[in-house]
Amino acid sequence: MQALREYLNQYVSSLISDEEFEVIQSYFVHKKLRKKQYLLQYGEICKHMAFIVKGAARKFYLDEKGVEHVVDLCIENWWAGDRESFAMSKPTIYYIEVWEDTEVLLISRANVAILEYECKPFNEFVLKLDEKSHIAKQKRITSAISFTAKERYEDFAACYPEILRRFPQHVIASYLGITKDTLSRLRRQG
Amino acid sequence: MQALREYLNQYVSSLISDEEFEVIQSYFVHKKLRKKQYLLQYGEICKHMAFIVKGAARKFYLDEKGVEHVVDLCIENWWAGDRESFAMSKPTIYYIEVWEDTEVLLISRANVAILEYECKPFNEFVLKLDEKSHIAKQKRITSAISFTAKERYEDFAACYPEILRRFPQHVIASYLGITKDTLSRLRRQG
DNA sequence: CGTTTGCTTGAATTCTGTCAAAGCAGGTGG
DNA sequence: CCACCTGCTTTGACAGAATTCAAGCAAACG
Repeated sequence: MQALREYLNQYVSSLISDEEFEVIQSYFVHKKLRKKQYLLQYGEICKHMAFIVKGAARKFYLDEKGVEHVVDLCIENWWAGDRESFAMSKPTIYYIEVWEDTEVLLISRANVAILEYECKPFNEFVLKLDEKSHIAKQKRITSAISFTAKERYEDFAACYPEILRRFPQHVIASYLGITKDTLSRLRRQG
Repeated sequence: MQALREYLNQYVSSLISDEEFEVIQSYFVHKKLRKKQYLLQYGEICKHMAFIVKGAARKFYLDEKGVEHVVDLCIENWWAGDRESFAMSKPTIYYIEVWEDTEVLLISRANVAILEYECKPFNEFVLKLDEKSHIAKQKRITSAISFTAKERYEDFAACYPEILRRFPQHVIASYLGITKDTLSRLRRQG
């Protein structure tokens, strides 16, 4: 839980007090998963958002041909979950698979709503996090539509070396929207 | 302003009262722009987010070669602005050009912060809007990395026929990350 | 060990971009 | 009313980029 506290403190304008954190903490549930376990599977409703304390996970979906498309890669201090399913209580199309032994803190939709409403620092945190994630997503869109495959890879490698290190190349390739073969060739060329 | 009120009411759990809307309204400034005017230009700091009451705008940037890349297309009941520049008071890399005669409601960062803090319905609105825009951005990323050009176009045409109708093809093509030539050919075929 | 998992590579194919040219409106000024 | 822009779309020929499929190799794992 200490990891969560430090993480939240990075987003708020004044540090979270002991009392406030006591409340916040009480709404989370700790869970451990072993490599290759699923946090979420196609057809389920995403009941919790998962804050990753330790470990790594990938979010992907299967297209009509059964091909995997990685849409998100998460490591420590990121959130995993399907926000659409979570917000609207509708079945997800994604799988979220833990890629290493992982520890997460789970929070339900109802509890998020309570904290947003009753805990100013948490409310502030959510607003700031949304802002940050909005900006990150915009960058990824820009990269996807206006960069070549090579530029996308180099940009990604520069921004997220840690993620690059912890996932195999074919997963990174899928995340970048290219095939493993193409990525292998790009790396060879330089 | 009535448009804004109706729009906000779509996002909140209980309708906004006259008193509340009076307060909210007072933080916005109305502005008219003529076709081809700029709401934001490269190097400026994005001082306001613009709610589009009437009209249409496109957001784009110029790459090193001077090629335009359209990153967003906005019509009525959408927000235009560069959130990164807005949030961090840093110079934008984007241009936002009004594509028709347009009316907007502007709100500054300071005023957003005040309303988020002091007006519950507005706070709730921002949370919900962020959620929705997060989901929309995720879809666009998924489309960009795992669809073919043709699929991207068809998906876009199905989801946003109104936007398709109001912008020329070469703008749509850039938004989809393909050239106008390719888009023209895709349309012919399918 | 044998099996799995991941990475590389080649050849053929398909898709997309580039560049240049031509055509087609709609709007403007003479 | 006409001639002329200007902005937009279409098309062809070619070059380049990425995918597909298959094969082979290396490292990791039980």
